[in-house]
Amino acid sequence: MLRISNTLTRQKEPLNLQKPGVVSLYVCGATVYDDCHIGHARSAIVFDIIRNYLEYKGLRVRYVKNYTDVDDKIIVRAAKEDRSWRAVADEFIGAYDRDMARLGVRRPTVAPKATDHIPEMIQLIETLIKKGVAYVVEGDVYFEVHAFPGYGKLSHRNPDDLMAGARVEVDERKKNPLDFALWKNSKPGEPAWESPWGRGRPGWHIECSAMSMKHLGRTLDLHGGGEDLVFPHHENEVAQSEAFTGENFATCWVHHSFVRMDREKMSKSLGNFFTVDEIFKKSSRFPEAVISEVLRFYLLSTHYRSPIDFSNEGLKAAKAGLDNFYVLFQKIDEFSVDAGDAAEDEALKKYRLDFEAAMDDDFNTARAIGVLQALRATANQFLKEGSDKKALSVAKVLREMGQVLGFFRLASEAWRYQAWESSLERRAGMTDEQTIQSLIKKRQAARRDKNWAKSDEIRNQLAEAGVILEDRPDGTTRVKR
RNA sequence: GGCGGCGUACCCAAGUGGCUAAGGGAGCAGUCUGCAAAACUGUCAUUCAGCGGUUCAAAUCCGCUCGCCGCCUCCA
Repeated sequence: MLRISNTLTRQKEPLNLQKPGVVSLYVCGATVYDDCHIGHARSAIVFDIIRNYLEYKGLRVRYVKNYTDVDDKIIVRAAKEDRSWRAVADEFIGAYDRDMARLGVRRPTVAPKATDHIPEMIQLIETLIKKGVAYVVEGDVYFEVHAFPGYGKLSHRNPDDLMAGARVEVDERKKNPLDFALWKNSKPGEPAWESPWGRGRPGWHIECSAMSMKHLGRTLDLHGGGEDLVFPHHENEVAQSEAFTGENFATCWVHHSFVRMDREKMSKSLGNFFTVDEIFKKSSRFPEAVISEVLRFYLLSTHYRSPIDFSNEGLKAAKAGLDNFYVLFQKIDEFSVDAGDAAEDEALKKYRLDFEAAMDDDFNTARAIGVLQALRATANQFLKEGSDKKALSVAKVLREMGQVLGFFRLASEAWRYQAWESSLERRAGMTDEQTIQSLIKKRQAARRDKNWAKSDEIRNQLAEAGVILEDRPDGTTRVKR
């Protein structure tokens, strides 16, 4: 049975659905003011496989992930570049969609924009004021933390302890330093909408409550995001949503850990980040689909709740690990045995159960990858014995389970075996296919004449140009680059 | 100061009370090869940061110590 770590209870719990067979999943999306980095990629990939696995289990998933397209950072960037905040937001929504597509992340069921939900937010805020948990000050509206008794239950904090902290901003107009903005009075030039409290714009937290409730209802089965969102963002969502509905906002909260660089959290403010676009550019010798799978394999080889250190070494290891699978697929494709009967034998069933047990245990992708490796070894064993049919049926299951994690989407011949590190080097010339082919022909002739010196010379020459040759038992030469 | 997490081989990483501590990368050896490459096979932690304790039994539970990280401010 599937069990998921719930931040709210700090325990692994079975999925508890509002409606049997249907999962509502809300994930806080990106603020669109810049290109997304590897950390955003991890988030997207984690929830992508969670969704895939829930579907693999036969559940229907309604997955909503928003764009925060009104925010201080967008306004700041727009001002700096002397263009409209809308133009900035639209540009980076486009960039985000492009990167997600390259990463092989499926589109959410609904991808709402905050700015399309202003009326819903205003309605929410009006009700909160009526209920006495929010108050108006000079065109701003604040949520009164002490008016909601459950405040702190998600992040397991005591509001009074937080008050003792020195880093809470002081704003004399607030009743309490922890009170947070639901609505902000807009300054000239800032995005602004008419409201009962004057022209203004929404605070950050209210948008997620408005969008999730509109698209998924008053109680979510799963709500996710990065662990840095637990406080204050998600805590505030709980407060305002539950104060509004009087019902539980989300049954289960799923938070993933960070990507780090040199043992520190990768973040915009520290400047220690790689954007997704950069990774694709740096590795551009590979087809995008290859880069995408390597990155995904790397990120999923660590459990989602543990931090992961981003490194070129890690990517290299991921590429090598994935190569092994594609080699198997290629061999299987070359043997071209017919599919045969689809019945899974006992051994295969056991692997499937192992895979499901791993994924059922709080989406343990690292363990699941281990099961895939075991399947690969089994298929190779069958090939060695000459049981091509058996190998094929194992590979079929392997592909199916791998695809839950988003692996093995390429045709085997489309995979590139070239070492990952070489992708970061610049190589001169010899991209001319004709030159390469004629050199290969010359070398084959030399080999027939047993002129090994000449053969090796050509091989070295091609190697320097990034063309790796493999002589195969049947006399042909395979080219890898 | 408050809350939480982590420390498993050369590197990455599963495992949270009981079969020989998964798996991958790197290394090494064998098979194969003209030599290579690739692949396959084998090998690689009597031990889980350290010290104490609980238990018939601990990497796993408890205590202390050391080291690292995150949140408490926008952040995936």
